Order: sequence, then structure tokens, then C-alpha cells
Amino acid sequence: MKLQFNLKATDTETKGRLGTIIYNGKSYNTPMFMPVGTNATVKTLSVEEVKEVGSGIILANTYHLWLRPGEDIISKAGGLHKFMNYDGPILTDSGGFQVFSLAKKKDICEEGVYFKNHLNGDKLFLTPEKSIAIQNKLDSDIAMSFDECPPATADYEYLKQSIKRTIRWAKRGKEVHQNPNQMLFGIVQGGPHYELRKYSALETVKLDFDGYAIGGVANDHESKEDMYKAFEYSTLFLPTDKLRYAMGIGEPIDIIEGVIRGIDLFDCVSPTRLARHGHAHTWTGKINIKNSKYKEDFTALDQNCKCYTCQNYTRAYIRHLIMAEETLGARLLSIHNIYFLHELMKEIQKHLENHTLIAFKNEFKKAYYGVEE
RNA sequence: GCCCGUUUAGCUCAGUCGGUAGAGCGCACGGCUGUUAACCGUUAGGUCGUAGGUUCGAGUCCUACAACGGGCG
Repeated sequence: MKLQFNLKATDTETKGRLGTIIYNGKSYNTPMFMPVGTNATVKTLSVEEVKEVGSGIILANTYHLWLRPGEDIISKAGGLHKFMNYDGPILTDSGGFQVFSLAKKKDICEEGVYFKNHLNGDKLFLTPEKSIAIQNKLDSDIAMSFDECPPATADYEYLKQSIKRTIRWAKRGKEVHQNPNQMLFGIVQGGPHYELRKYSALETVKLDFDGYAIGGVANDHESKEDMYKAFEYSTLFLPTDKLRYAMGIGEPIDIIEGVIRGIDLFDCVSPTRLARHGHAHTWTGKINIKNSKYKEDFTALDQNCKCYTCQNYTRAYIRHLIMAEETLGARLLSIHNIYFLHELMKEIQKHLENHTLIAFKNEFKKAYYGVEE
């Protein structure tokens, strides 16, 4: 195993955890935010920029890379790290989320899932074994089990059957997993229901994975309350010495609430997608740089930000770039937004150490969302 | 000078048999949580070139004029 996790401390005020990930002689702190690079690229950024903004683990996607360019080509290149020139840790998602998100017409059976190739409409069949085999070839550092990601609208009975199948799929995936350098994580599902999360967590833990993810938490328009319940009811039954990862979480408040409930890893497309759509995180809230009020605003995105973008460019210039659909605008905002989330994680780590995370959460909510607790 | 064409939202244009107007883009604003997403959504915006005429009713038919484009002298 190339990647090692060490739990350093547990907060006395919350269930928050401080840890380190050791990889290739480098040390990264947790809780950590992981930017998403679906097609083996964190959209618009070079890997030099990814490292520059302070990223550790980055994500890539099994489904997308399976379709294009194909796992064999990446394997021939010497694996995903060499292919994309990234020597930091890489996590690959299993394709389970794509079955949920991009297949309008899907057919889930015990063996796997039939669905349509989003590029050309071809019929595809993905199974837990296939997903793991692809991830083995990609040679990522953390592979994810192939799960079913049920919609937030799924009822209790459906979820109950679904989590049982996901557990059977997890077992099948683990049985064929062969890459000794690669961790394999199981995924806990069960919606907002205590009994289902408990069952899913305990049964998944029995299979003894290298880490555990909490899935089904950023789908559709579930309530925040349900999301936080899902965090809580899952981590309650997970071993303390393994990484816990909340899949798809990237809204700042959700990250903080996740850390409070004992989660170590978060990933999200939001910093890069928001960037391409013209939005920037700031410590006083999210701004839409396309708003006409920034036309002549020659200040930085955030006065206190030390990122490359804020050190060198103004809101007015970035607005111009976004309005003119120049790619540099998306890149500068992506750099800033990812940097911002990494800074947020540093703040969270600092406050975990001082046992002041709840106070920080309240301050942050007031400053960022304008909400008084 | 003569002939033809065009004139409708900021721009480019639709507009049926005559029943008081639409689109795309742009502008403005909003949304985005394991990327089918440099995407999606929502407002605002019009004395239909001008003046007459026919008609119950004209963006639409008729006349004159104007501007613009083209052709022939």
C-alpha cells in the first residue's frame, strides 16, 4: 500500500479527527478536501497548478476513463499517475455515481447495471468486478467499490434492498481486487435512516476495507438535516483507524458539519464548476463575478486571500475574462476556489486542535452565509 | 434619373388566410454538492421606418415619402 493514514487526535468538543496521510514521502493533513478531475484533469488546471494551490488527493473517474481513452491505454502509459503526470495521491470513483446521474434509462440487476454510453448511446454493462478491474489497471491509490447511489426520493423499502445489493457488490469487488499498492474503500448507503445506515456500515465494515465512504449524501435536493443525519449515522459504526470519506460534499458548511461528525475526506466538483460558471468563494460569502457591480472593481476576489489569482488579478479583469468566455477566467477562478477550500480545511484543522470548531462554525456561518446561530 | 429589394427588441431575423407580435444572441439576475454541466433557468426590453388610405380590425393590403443595399443609365 502506497498510502498510509495515521489518526493523530480526536477532538474533545466534537467527533472531529486530525490525521495525516503519508504518500511518496510527503505528508498531508486531514480533514482534507479533494478536487475532482473526472477525465484525469482537474478542469482547466495543470498539475503544477493543482500542487501550487495545495491539493493532496485528487479524484478521477473510472467510468469516464473506461470509455475514453480506455484503461488499457492508461495502463500502457504506466498508470494514471504517469499518464497525467501527477505524483500525488489519486482516488478513482467507481462509476456508481454515473449510473445514478447520467443514465436516464438504466436497468439495475443483481449482476450489474445496463446503461447507455453518454458519448454515443452504446449499450454498456458495468459490474462490480469490471469496475475494480478497470481501477486496478488505472493504478489509482484509492479505488472505490461499485455501489448503487439511490435517489434522495427512494423509499425505505427500496433503500433496504439497495444497500443489501451494494454490500453484495462490495464483497464481489473486494474478491477480485488485486492491486497491492491500491487501497479499496467500501461505501455506506441508507439515506437518512438510522437503521439502514447502521446495517450498511456494520456489514460493510465486516468485509474489512481500507477505508469507508458515505454515499448518497449529495444527490437531488435532500435536506441538510438528512445529509447530516447520514453523516452521523454512518460514522457512528465505522472503525476509528480508517479514513472516512463523504462523497460529493463541497459546500463549505457541509464540510464543516461533516468534520464535526467525524469525516476525514471530502470531494466535490463545485470549486471548478462554480469557477467555470463565474462564481468565487470568499470569506464573506460566494460572489457571482458576472454581476455588473464588479465591472469597475479593481480589487482582488478576496482581500485576505493569498492565492495566485488574488495576488495578481482584479475582479474587474476576471469578470471581463468570464464575460468574454476566455478560458483564463475559469482557470483563475478555479485556482482561487480550490485554494479557498484548502484554506478552509486548514482553518478547520487549527480549530480542531484548539477544540474551537463549533465557535469557528458559527463565525463562518455568520460571515459567509450571513446566518446567526 | 429609372428599376428591384430591405426597414419588426440593443444585434441578427421569423411573423401563416388581415384578428393589436416571437426566436436566437446580447444585457441583467439566479441556480449548481462521488462532472452527460465554460452549463441550466428567469426577468427586462417593441408607437412593427414616417405620414396617410382601405377595413369592424393592418406588422401583414394600397399610396406617398425617408433611410439603407443592389442593378441599369
